[in-house]
Amino acid sequence: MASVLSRRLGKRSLLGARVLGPPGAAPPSEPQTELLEGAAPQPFLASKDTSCQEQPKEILKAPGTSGLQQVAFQPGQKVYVWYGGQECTGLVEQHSWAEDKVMVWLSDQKLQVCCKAEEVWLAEVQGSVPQAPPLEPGTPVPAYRPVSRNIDVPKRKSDAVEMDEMMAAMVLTSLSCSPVVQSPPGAEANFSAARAAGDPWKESGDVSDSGSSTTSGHWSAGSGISTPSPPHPQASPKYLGDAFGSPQTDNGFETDPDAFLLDEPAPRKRKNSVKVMYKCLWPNCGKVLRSIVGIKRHVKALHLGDTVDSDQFKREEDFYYTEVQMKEEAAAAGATTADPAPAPGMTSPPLALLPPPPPKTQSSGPEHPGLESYLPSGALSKSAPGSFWHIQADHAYQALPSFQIPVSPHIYTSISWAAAPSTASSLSPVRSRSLSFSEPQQPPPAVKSHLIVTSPPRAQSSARKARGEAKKCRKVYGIEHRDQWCTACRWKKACQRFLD
DNA sequence: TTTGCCGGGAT
DNA sequence: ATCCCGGCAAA
Repeated sequence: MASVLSRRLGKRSLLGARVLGPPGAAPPSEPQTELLEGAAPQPFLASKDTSCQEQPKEILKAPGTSGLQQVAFQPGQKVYVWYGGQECTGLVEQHSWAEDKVMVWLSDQKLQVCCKAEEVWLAEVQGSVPQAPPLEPGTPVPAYRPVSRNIDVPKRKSDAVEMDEMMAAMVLTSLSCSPVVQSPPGAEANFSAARAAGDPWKESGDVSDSGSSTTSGHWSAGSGISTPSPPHPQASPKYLGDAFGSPQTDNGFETDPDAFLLDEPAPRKRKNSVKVMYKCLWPNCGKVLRSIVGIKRHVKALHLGDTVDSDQFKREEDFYYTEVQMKEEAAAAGATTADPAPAPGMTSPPLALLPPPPPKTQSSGPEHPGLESYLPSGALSKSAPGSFWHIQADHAYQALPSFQIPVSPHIYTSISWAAAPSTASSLSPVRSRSLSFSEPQQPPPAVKSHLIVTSPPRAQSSARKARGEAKKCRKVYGIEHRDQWCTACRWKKACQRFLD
């Protein structure tokens, strides 16, 4: 995962910009028009011909106007070459202007290659280079740089720096995105590594709403009853990228881009009734298409422009769309509608599908005919027949589970309803009451059996009082305001203010 | 990991 | 009696 992540970040390299750039400072969010301007800077760059080497080149590279990116390589110059699917360092042996080819000696591979000039870039940033590495804090992002594909990223930096960026990227990503990152099977190790790096989210499997560290922190830190705020949606890779340095990832985390792509469809669990759509994440676009190909084409054509060459930006379009799952009907409509939702825009598809937990028992049926009928007696209803919603009603004070889990492109979330405190059916008297209240609507047998199984054995509670479900002073006031706790709570005894 | 709170120690 | 906290178990 780490590799995937890094790759993505590196590729897009928006992350830094998000961090560094002033919120309003357009580049990443600039609309398409900018795209066209992407070519504009060229004169500026071209004029630097020999002196400005790699930086400008990077910029120019994107537009695919390879003709303009003439750079003079001198023998002995240390350069990077895109070779064999990865960057290699080498020394310039010869630069053939006629063919625009460069002979490079790859010290690593111990071989000499001849490649096109645009596939070669200088290793060191020259002092004369007009543009400092964009990642320098405080360095304003050149205004003309409209989109990520034009990010002029310092091709290479010291490894240390890169690692820092990596870490920053990972942290930011983890902080800003969704619970689940799609990871190819077998990437678990990497994934957990990412988690170790401060990753607050949980895996899809056990998203049991048991607040992540961030969430709980929020709870306790806040003024009591605050709802965990979802990560800022805009922190999605699209925006993140700009800040983060190299479009090309480091050697250390080299991954096969294809693998990423190919794995994509595999692990997704989708209801067959659900249609997978692909939504363009380009600012102010939101176009939704049915096919991945289509969306890619869309992004590429409309937003990225047609980059002829450059592996660099190959597949960058991947990061400008996200997979969205829609009900068939909705899909039909959605296919043409741009979803304006700003924050929810990033809402996790699977979640979006779930019907909001009916706040009132009675209304549930009629109010969401479509949805209800849509969610058959699937895992959800089987696993937590009635307890599911009754709990909602029961604990009105509890914030409804937030279903807006922002995701970034290619990051998916799945939440199992069963994970919700369905087990809460470990009823206290109160709970029983509420249950009976709601029971008429429920398939009695299911509910009953469920309850019966869990509740009676409370005999064990003699040993230890069943854990109360009510909010406790700690939760309500937070640790900061411990002085407001009831004495019992303060003494770590059973709370007496919020009895169960 | 966090939270609730029992058991038990200190004052 | 009051206060505190180690540590267990549930979540």
